[in-house]
Amino acid sequence: MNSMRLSKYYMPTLKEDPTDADIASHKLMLRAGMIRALSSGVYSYLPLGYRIIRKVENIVREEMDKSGALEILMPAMQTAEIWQESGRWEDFGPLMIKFEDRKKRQYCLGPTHEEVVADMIRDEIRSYKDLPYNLYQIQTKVRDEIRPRFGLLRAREFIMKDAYTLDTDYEGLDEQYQVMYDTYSSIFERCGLETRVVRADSGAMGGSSSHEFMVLADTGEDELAFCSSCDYAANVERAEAFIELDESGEKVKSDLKEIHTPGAKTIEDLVDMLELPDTKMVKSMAYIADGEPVVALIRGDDQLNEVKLKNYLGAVELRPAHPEEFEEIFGSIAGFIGPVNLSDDVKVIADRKIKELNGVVTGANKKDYHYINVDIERDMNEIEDYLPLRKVIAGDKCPECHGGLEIKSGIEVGHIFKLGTKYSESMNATYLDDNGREQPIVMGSYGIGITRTVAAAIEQNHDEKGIVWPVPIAPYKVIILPLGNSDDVDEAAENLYTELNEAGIETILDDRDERAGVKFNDAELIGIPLRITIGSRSLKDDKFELQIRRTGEESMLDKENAIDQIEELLSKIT
RNA sequence: CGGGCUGUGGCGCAGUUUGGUAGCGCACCUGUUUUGGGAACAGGGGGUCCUGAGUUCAAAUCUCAGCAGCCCGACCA
Repeated sequence: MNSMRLSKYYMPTLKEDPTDADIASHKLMLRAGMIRALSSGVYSYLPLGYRIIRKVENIVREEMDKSGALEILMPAMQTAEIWQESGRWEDFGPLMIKFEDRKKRQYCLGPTHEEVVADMIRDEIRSYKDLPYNLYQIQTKVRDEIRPRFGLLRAREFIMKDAYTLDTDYEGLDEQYQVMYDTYSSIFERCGLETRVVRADSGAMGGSSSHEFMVLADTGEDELAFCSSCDYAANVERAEAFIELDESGEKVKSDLKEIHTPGAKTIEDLVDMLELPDTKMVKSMAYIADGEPVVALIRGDDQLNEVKLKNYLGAVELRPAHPEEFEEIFGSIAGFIGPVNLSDDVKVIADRKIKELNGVVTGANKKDYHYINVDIERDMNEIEDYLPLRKVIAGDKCPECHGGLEIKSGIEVGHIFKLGTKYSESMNATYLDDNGREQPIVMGSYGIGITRTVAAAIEQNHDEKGIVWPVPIAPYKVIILPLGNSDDVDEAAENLYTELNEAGIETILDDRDERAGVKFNDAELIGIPLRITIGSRSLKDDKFELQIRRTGEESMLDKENAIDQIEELLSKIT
């Protein structure tokens, strides 16, 4: 039965905010009795929470099925061998929870399933006639996140829908990719969420093209660049601004000069000390990329986009150098590193904008000294390449229409990738084409964070009183609050409850022996779209009181045709 | 992994400075009265004070080590 009595439901609500939580969705899910933590980033889903998760799952399932995808369920426990085969046992390394069985064979808990899919199909798919396919599952994923946080927004264990397309060629992949793009749009729209699609970096998944589906919210961990004039939209990790370079630059006439800059370790310090603008300074950022030292140069007023640096280097791991490494590896010192007379072992890469600069300030690679009048060609170490390495900021020009870019934050709820043949080649998942030649299967992979979507929905739909569920994913559509202690009220509530159930409207009956205030507050906290209050006050006129959670709008319902009125309202509100 | 904060009944906290054997609010149990926005009164149950070692006649409190949680930075649905 799609309904319930609160007196028998397990919904431990909290009056006060838990101290561990500090964003809306985390606090409210704990307070509404939806989730409880077992460990950092590991949660139990209580009846109310799980019901909402299932609402989202079902929408996802329906739309995936409609798209022609086939639901499967793969092992959560995966062997080390398939990961070694694809080469990701090291790449994904620390992100995986690894363990061994009694025979000392190594396993991990699946953080994703490209390897398993490839393994599963490679012995079965032999011919181009067997393709294409789209296989998906809804399953718990485990990732040993560096820093789990924000409740279900970044958990170590979470529910994900992941799909994998298999095609003979890139045209097929493009087609299935587009189908998934459209399917994802419908899914989030059906969930009642406002999402934006952005171009994305494909990160550890590899592959060529990818898009992310983002719920716009201030608490989002991703920064997104949107053009205000055209439809350009990209994750800042991947966004690139249009830059007009002025390369006419004259040579620097003055000699390179070392100056004393005691304690000036940051660009800000230098601006104050030298009274020069930060645009005349070059920031040198020291990194270790898979063990190799790299220095990235960007203009003093810019921020480095580490993802771009990492991608250019093709590095698996990129991290800032530790202070002691500055001396040992770079032949420099933290806070005063610069591309002049730097150790030749260090690779130097610069942002495009560096090219047009001259007569700049850089670190002198010794404590409390900088160089001024630095000429890029004359004085600096060899620069391996000039690339767009700077982070895009609000006000930059759109790369497509040169309009203005704005930056917003968002929560990534879906991500689609064109993987290509990365996994099929490494794992030997091939088919025979119509010439009898062996070809790698062309793959795509498509994820939706189910539990994250639930959290994102709350981030987007709450007020000071609690959650405001969009109707399609609301755990129940109506909550009935009988107030006072009269048999008439109880009977009317019971009758309405039965009628609503018969009409197929998911309804909660708050039959707890609680005071009015408790019932009102819990109803608001758990965010049920329609609240029907039954009390002797209005019942004597054969009326029920109705309130819409989202707007707070109140009205009276006639006892006689209450069901019709409720059905009509539910079809209208969001 | 680096930096910061915090661990005291289920939840939120005080007590730690100055060591003396644990307290408040909520929740919970019993009873009475209440009953339209988180009731009142009376009685009651529940705590390895994160763990371990140390100092001391005596440790929630002091020392050391460890663990866990949260927040700020690199990963991702």
